[in-house]
Amino acid sequence: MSDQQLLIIDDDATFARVLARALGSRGFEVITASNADEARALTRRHQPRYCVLDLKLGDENGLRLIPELQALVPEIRVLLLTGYASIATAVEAIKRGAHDYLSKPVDADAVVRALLDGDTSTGDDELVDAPEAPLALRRLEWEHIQRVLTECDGNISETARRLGMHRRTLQRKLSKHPVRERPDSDD
Amino acid sequence: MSDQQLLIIDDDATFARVLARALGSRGFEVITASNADEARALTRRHQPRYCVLDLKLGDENGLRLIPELQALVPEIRVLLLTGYASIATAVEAIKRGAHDYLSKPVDADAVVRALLDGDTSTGDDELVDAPEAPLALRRLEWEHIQRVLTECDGNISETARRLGMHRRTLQRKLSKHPVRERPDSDD
DNA sequence: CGCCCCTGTGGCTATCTGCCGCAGTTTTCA
DNA sequence: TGAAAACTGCGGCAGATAGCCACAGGGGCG
Repeated sequence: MSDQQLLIIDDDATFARVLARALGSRGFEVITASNADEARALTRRHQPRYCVLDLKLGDENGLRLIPELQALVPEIRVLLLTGYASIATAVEAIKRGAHDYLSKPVDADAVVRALLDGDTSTGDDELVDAPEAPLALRRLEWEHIQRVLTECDGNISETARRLGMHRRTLQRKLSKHPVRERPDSDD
Repeated sequence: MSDQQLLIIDDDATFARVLARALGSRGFEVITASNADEARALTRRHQPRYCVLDLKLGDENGLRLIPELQALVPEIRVLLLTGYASIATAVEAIKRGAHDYLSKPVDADAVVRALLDGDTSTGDDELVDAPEAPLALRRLEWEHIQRVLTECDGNISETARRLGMHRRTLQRKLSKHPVRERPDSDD
């Protein structure tokens, strides 16, 4: 049923792979691109109906890509996804034709929900078994912390600064958390 | 460029008055409404080209007003303004036809800029770029809450349940102002 | 009408956060 | 290479916050 093609455009290979898996298991036929050119080529070739686009593509700006993709596939639904969200870019994205805008971290169900939201063209019983279960706040916080921590090469002081929280507080959070790592949870 | 009619819709009389003065001195012909009905009436009568709309109008939702205003004055440019800004509501606002979305507090020049800018809203040059810093934890939390809240059509109990937090806690969080995107300069 | 679910509110306690300080270790760089 | 700068771990304290309970009112429904 679900021959719904979905193009993921993200220069973060790890993230793209994880998301691809998660969405694949939810009934999408996923292809991924890691830069704008690749994205254009794949879009031309596969005419995907859905697209998950990272705002920050290397030095390129994902926003520019939105109209291009829509020119290639008029009915494409573009979901912007970014770790550096802001209201200004969200406004821009929607103005340029994005269907929705989410900030990382997200869970795959939220992505699916956003993609299918308002979509009438699918007999979407197949795709939507996505139970509406947003991340609990705690987990969202934890994942975000981990993301930034990694970005800071484990530097706690720097991470705390970027997160706008006290170093001591970060320390305490990190120390009391059950350090379970599951790099490929798609849930 | 001066006989441009501008309608301010805000139930906060003080704010509206201050803004009206500021915009008046900048060459607009300002009229103000403090609720939806008044806004509709004034729009019909004056056919303003510009509109500054508060997201929270008493118990009414400013978002609903956007399409109505546009039906009355097709070329109207609506700027959404809110003290409780979030990406989720920004996305909604733009989807419904708002031209831009700013968060209070805001200075009059920014309002003017937003109103006048963007006859070339898809003009490819003026790209906002992503913040260099990740979302602060508080901000991330706020955005996530807003998104889920939107998904739940404003149902607080339901939202709290989905987020795995106490309803009372959610209520308290919501009653507070969002965290600013830029944790620097003015307040 | 009762039933159910929503909302706003106040109060209590346990926990968390921000902030300070201190000591020891690594990194930077003149 | 030695000092300055930055990071880390930790304890403590006051004030903010969360969880939890209870109560009152609103609104839809059979």
